[in-house]
Amino acid sequence: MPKTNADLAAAFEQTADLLELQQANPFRVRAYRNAARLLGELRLDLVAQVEAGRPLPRLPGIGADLAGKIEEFARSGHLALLDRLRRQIPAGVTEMLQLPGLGPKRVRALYEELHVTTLPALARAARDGRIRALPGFGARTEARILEAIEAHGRRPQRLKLVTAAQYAAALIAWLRRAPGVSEVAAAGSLRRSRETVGDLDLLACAPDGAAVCRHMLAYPEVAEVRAAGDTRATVLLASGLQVDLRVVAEASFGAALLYFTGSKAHNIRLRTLAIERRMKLNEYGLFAGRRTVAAATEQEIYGKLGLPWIPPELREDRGEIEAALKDALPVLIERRDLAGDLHAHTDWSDGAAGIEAMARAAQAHGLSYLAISDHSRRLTVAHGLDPPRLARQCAEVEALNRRLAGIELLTGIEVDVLDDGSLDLPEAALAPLEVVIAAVHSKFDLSRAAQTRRILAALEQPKVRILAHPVGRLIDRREPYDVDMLAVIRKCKARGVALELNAHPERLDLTDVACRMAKDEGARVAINSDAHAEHEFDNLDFGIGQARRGWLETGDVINTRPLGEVRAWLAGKEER
DNA sequence: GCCGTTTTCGGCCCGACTGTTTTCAGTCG
Repeated sequence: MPKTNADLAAAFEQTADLLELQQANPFRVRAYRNAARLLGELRLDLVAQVEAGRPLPRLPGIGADLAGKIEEFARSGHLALLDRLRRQIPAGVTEMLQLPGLGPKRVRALYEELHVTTLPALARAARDGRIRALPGFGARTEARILEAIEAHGRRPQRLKLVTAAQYAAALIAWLRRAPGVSEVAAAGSLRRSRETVGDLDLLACAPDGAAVCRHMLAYPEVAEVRAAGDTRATVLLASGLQVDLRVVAEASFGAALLYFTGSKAHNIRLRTLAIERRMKLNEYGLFAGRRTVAAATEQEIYGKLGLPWIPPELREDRGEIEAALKDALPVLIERRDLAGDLHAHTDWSDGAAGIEAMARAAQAHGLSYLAISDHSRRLTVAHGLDPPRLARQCAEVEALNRRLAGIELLTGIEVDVLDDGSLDLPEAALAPLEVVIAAVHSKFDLSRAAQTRRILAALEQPKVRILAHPVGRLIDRREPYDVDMLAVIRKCKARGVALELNAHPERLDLTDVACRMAKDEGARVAINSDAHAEHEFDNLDFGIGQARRGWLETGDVINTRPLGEVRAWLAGKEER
């Protein structure tokens, strides 16, 4: 099996765990973790680089040693260092690091003193009361370890953004009723619009933090209290979702919001920047000695660090600090920049509403045009359209256009890409349509080479103007299909085809990294709702969040343009 | 293990909470 950046990232992560267990230099451990994170986000396939005999580019946090290890892994599929570490420490030991409350020091003690190497063995040791006998451990810790093992695997993984947002809205409303609270905000990955959210991070502003924390503990959904103090509280909800609340005074709200929004990597960069400027940044403010330089707003703090305010979606240490220092941050797209939507379904196929209802809903969501793009015949479960039904639908769309005011409909189809890359409908049926969206809904398990060949062939079809949900994943339910994304993006660019950023919260496909890759290659993106019901135009908000994480600006997104320009683009009058 | 507008050596983000302790280490975010 060919290795990918993700395999290499996993190997570095594993190396970091094992080094940490050996109490290696913590900064050495961090170097491996940083490298793993970088690889997970990298647009460039380093394995292909090495195979092609090209030198590795200069990458931040990758010095001579790690570059050598990247080459070693790309050539051999192994890391000698990792192989050696694995011989020294049994495989099950790192699994214990996954348990909350157990870090490298305690796991090492359990392994060395009790010779525990698996989770079941750890549970036995806890039940036998052997753990409490170790120095630094007690009966309470022993009980928590047992609980953690039992909860392991039961706890939900990361939640979809939309689900986390729902939990957050209810909890924020509850916290607003706490004594003295003047403000409550969501921070963390929710504020950064990550496609999934692990924990809910909430921030409240009040003079008496302890009272707000107590109010939070009284929230009916709280199942377990992990920690509770005067300024912060951590609880588990009945759903298993962990919530971290932090309470601060108004004067340091900006500093706390900055700190609690993260990402951790972004925060570390900011604090390092503060040190270079002889200041100190923490969650209470930016300080020069004892003097407070800035604290009340994020804008002031960034300003005093010599930076413009950085939108939360960019705060991942993926180059935003460097861009900010050069005053070259992108002007990120906003929801109100979307003029129309180029992908929606009706009850002609698997949608829930009629054409007119969908048109009215789009209009109510501030859109001025909407493409009606139902499924094609091959998707029989969705009542896909054959040529005669498609022709009848087109006639109805055109009739509606004569009657509707304030919203213009475009004729279209989401046509299936068949196994060989040809389309599910003949050219004659597609010819009169304005918006032809090619979509893969089958054969997800083709090899990378075969899948890429298939999609590139579909992109050669002259009527295709949009590639739907380019990697086909369903978050938490279905892996993306294996495809050479860079090759697809370049073909889209060459053919004047837009890559869809499907805004359905279960898809959010393109990924943020792929959005940025498309931008860098000069390819167009279409942020589409793929709405199957009237309320689903709301999902465009999630598409915008994802686009912002991918550094997209108005000019990168085709459906920010007014209808006239979009029609010209659809007709192939530019970029072909 | 990385990095450089104090530096090629000596730094590397910073504070809260818990449990096991009598002053603090470990963990977490």
